[in-house]
Amino acid sequence: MADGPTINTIAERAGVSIASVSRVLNGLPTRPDTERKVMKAADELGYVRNAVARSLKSRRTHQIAFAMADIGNPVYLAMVRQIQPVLKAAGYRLVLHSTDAVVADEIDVLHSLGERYVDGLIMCPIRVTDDHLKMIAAARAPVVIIGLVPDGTQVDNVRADSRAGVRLAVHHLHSLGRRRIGFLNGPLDTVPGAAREAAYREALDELGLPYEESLVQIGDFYREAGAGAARELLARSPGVDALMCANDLIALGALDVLRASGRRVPEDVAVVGMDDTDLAAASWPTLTSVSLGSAERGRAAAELLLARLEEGDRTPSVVTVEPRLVIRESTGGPA
Amino acid sequence: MADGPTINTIAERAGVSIASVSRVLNGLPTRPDTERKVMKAADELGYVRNAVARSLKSRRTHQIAFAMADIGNPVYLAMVRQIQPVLKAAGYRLVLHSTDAVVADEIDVLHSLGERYVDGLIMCPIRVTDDHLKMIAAARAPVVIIGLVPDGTQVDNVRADSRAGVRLAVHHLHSLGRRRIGFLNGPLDTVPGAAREAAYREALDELGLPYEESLVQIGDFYREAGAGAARELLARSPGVDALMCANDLIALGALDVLRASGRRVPEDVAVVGMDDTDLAAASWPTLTSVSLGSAERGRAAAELLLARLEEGDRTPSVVTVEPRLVIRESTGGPA
DNA sequence: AGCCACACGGTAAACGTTTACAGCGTGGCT
DNA sequence: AGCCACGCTGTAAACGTTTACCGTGTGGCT
Repeated sequence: MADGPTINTIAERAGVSIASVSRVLNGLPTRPDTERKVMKAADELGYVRNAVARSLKSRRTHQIAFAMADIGNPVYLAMVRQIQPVLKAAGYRLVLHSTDAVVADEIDVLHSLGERYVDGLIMCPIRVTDDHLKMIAAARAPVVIIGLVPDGTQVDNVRADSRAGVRLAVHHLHSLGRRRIGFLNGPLDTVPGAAREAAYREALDELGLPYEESLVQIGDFYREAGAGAARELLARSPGVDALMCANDLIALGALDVLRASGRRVPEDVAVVGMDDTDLAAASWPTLTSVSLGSAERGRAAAELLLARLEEGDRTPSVVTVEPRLVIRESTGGPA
Repeated sequence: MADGPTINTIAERAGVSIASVSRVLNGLPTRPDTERKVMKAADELGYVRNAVARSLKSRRTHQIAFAMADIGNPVYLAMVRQIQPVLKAAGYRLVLHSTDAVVADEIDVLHSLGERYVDGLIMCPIRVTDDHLKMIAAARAPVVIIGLVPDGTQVDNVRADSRAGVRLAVHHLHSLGRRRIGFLNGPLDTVPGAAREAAYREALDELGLPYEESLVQIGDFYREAGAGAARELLARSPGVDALMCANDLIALGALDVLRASGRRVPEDVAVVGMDDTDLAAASWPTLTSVSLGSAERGRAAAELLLARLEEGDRTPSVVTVEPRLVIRESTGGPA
């Protein structure tokens, strides 16, 4: 692990100046024999360009950061899986930040852009505070936000349409003849929770179905919480014939409870989840789920950022990814 | 996004030299009023230290790379989830590389260590070739390998004990009274496939059970392949009363087929998977699975690398993580 | 043969830090 | 009062590149 060769070592060995070495390595026009001497020396020494020195001079690190709450969350995982190859193809490395949904950590990441260790940032803020907006406006490198930002914010932005997603699911259940469509949601003080609640009401409205409090149960976005919520809802409204769940984990919890209560899925109760994680395909019965296009959002964000790096003065774009309903056994789809 | 302030800007504004600025920022002894002037100027300018310049001088990037085949694989995901916080706590950033199980890409990553954009590397090679070993020996930064390396290789190494894992599972099935224990494996020319095959034979031997070819079926490490293998095995040996599966996906495929064939799990056939991914807890029935300690391996690798960075001349260590059997419904565990 | 144009190569500065070294001023000592 | 020691500060070099600028040598032209 001794000090590696530098451009100087090569210059010395090849009997040329460091400028020539640099030019050869960068493919600038050189006399053939100079090129040969340099390449020979470089090969013999096993030379590799120092990325740090390069970055210092060129002001490009060829690194991009992705910041999300927790890579264990399948939604973020799906994003990373798309972001990575896009960046790699464009010659960028991926630096991963987990913020554990701590706002201060997110602010930290934004602040650290000033260190210039990355050329840009893709961020999924858990919720967007004024601090976020201030830091984003002042950021020393391009930023793409995945998630809702206040209208008019000057930043490249990719968003899902969870409203349309819930609508898709509720209409699907309605088309199956279900009329007592329960709703298992997460906390209303989260961005997705609030949006999904509103969308559920809206969808019922469109279909001419009444909103009944007894059909709605709020828990949290986890499996246990979903099971608990399902139990309560079933106790209160045993006649429910469909369950719209605010994410797949809630839906899995609901499936557990339905099974335990002796109800058949989908014959007695049809179930729809949300996010279309790989758990949806793995459960039994397999779970119909609304895909909010995490993969597409990841890809779009990466492409937006690359475009911005190419051409810094484009006006910020907003990309909205359409939801998609993936029909599986839990609403009568194929096995 | 104009050029940010540098140490020079601060020096000018504070009326001191850049050396003093640097000293203040690094907490070296300074006269109180110098410190005050510098801090004031730095605050007013919103100064942030340039990480690249710092790295160039200090020869430390405070970045560590993690290279694996595919972060979509729950095993690698579990590792990343442990590695990330350990590195973060130690002040390192995580650079992620997906090699898609392409050997050339792995070699590339090893080669790129010469660029010195990271201080070290944690790698999960899909299989270890001579090229790997050569590059590792010559690597310009510390490397930790997760997975089997030839004995005597001079490199920090973390390994699972899949042999012991299979043994654990087979003994568990035996203790439940099962005597016709089938084995659904992946390809034998992969490192895990070969190891698990050997371990299965060994375990049967210990228990005095005969090795029967008709009870073994080789497919691949995916759900569909697992289903296919299970179908063949059931057709050939309908009397099988337990299935040892070489990973969780194979086991899920087997569960599908068992259900379709009208067999009850675990009453008629008990099933054990391997890797203890979150799919095991999500399936129905929930799946007993052998954890090979991916999380622990990730953590151990990160700690090994940090130790090596502290003290470069330790002799390389080998850490072996013990497997653990997680008993769930598919072998009669609690719901 | 003499001149010019041109292509290539070398010198040196720059990117933004850290740090060795030397210089300077203050305070305490004799 | 003079000297020394010490503590802080400034100058400059270094980390490993890229690149602007200038000099040199070659070839072709008249």
